Amino acid sequence: MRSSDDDRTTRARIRDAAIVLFGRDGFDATSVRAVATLAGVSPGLVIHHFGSKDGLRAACDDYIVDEFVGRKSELASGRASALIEQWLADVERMTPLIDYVARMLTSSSPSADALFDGLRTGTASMIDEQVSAGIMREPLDRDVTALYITLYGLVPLVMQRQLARGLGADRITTEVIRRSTLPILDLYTHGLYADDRYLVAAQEALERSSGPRSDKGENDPNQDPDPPIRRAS
Amino acid sequence: MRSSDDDRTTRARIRDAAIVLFGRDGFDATSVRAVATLAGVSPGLVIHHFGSKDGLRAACDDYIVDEFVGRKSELASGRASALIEQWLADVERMTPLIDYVARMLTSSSPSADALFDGLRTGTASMIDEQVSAGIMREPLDRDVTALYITLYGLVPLVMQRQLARGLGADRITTEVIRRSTLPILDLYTHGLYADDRYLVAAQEALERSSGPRSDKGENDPNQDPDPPIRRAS
DNA sequence: CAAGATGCTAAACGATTGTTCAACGCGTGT
DNA sequence: ACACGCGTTGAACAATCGTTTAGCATCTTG
Repeated sequence: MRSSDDDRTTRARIRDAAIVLFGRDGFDATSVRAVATLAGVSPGLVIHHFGSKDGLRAACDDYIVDEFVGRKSELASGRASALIEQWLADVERMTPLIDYVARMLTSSSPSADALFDGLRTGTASMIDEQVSAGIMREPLDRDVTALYITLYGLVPLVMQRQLARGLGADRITTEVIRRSTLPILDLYTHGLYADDRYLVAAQEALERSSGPRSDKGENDPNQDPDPPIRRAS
Repeated sequence: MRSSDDDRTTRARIRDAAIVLFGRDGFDATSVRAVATLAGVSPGLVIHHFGSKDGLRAACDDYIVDEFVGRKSELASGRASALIEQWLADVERMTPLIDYVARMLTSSSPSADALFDGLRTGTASMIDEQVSAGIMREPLDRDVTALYITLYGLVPLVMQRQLARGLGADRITTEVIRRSTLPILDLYTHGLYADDRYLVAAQEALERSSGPRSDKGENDPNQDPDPPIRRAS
């Protein structure tokens, strides 16, 4: 109930400034002084509020996690991708958050692991729902499929630069998302291959090499997630 | 033709040490002294050979690019994913390279752009071949599909930690790749949905909102690359 | 009004950073 | 034998880093 200074509390201003800079330039490339300047405070105050630079990072991580995943209701009740939809809906405003989350997911922090696990279980339960509703066919392996669907859903965040560049934009815009929607939905609906010759070939190859499984699998020809071409001609 | 000292030239030893550390810890978190120590030389020699730390990074980038994309023959002649297959075939030895490439792709450097463009055009020509060979059906949008197939193929590199964790491993191993092969091939063969209701719904929604296209697209409900559920109940 | 806690700043500290510089060893050519 | 260029080192540089400290202002509490 305190008199709202300008906008929000000083501690929150520092945290938000840190999220912007950590997301844009990375944690190591961002100095405490830069955060302090952007927040309009002195460097010492940053340490006073968060103990250390790592403490500031931890506070940012926690904030991100329970601001966007702590909405357990939306998340656990089916829709992991709904979250990402919301983020991408008004990209302009969410850009700092998106950048920060993207950096989290490619780093190795417990917070990033928790965030990803939340998204993954959400996607898994969504798949369960849709399969039992008859909307989705039964995948070959529900767990692994849910894992990859989650990973693929995060591609627009983690590799946003290459995605935007590939579509002739300089950053993720609503136009980029618009142009992506149908091709991806087409891929998820009809698949990519005309028949299942690659699938059965890989199945046979894996079964053939699963018995005498040497720990160095340099001789089994099909361990690739992408189409093996290897035609006999 | 020079007498092979121990292994390779000093300049190459420094470059390889830098690739290991840049890939493992990141560019900003790696000091010139750390590179020098790992290479067994003095810090001054690193600068003497590469001019500056940024020069060292540029040399590493160039080396990576034309070591793995400069094989234009393999790449341009169809198989972008063949490259990634090779990398993942003996993961253990390629780990430093994989880490470095993963960091490149999520950074914003011209070298990373060149590398990605090479992979993308390779994937695109592979799709062209397979479509005209009747192996692959005609995608809804060849260019955008090729872009996303390329991005998806890089997921095991860029998000290797979450992928490995999701499969109960602590790093990318041949076992992780083996367990991934069939589910992904299944997804690319049969798709995910039982019918095309989402696809046509998204098509109609996009056509409906494409006319009075406001620059803030906050009201069009379907801009998501992931399945919109939005059922009326 | 006195007293103490709180938010905050300015200045400074030691450590580490990227980089420079003078010097040394050592083959090679003259 | 002498000079020179090249690869290399170790010490030193200024700059910047995260963090500490002393102190000021403001507000609350008794």
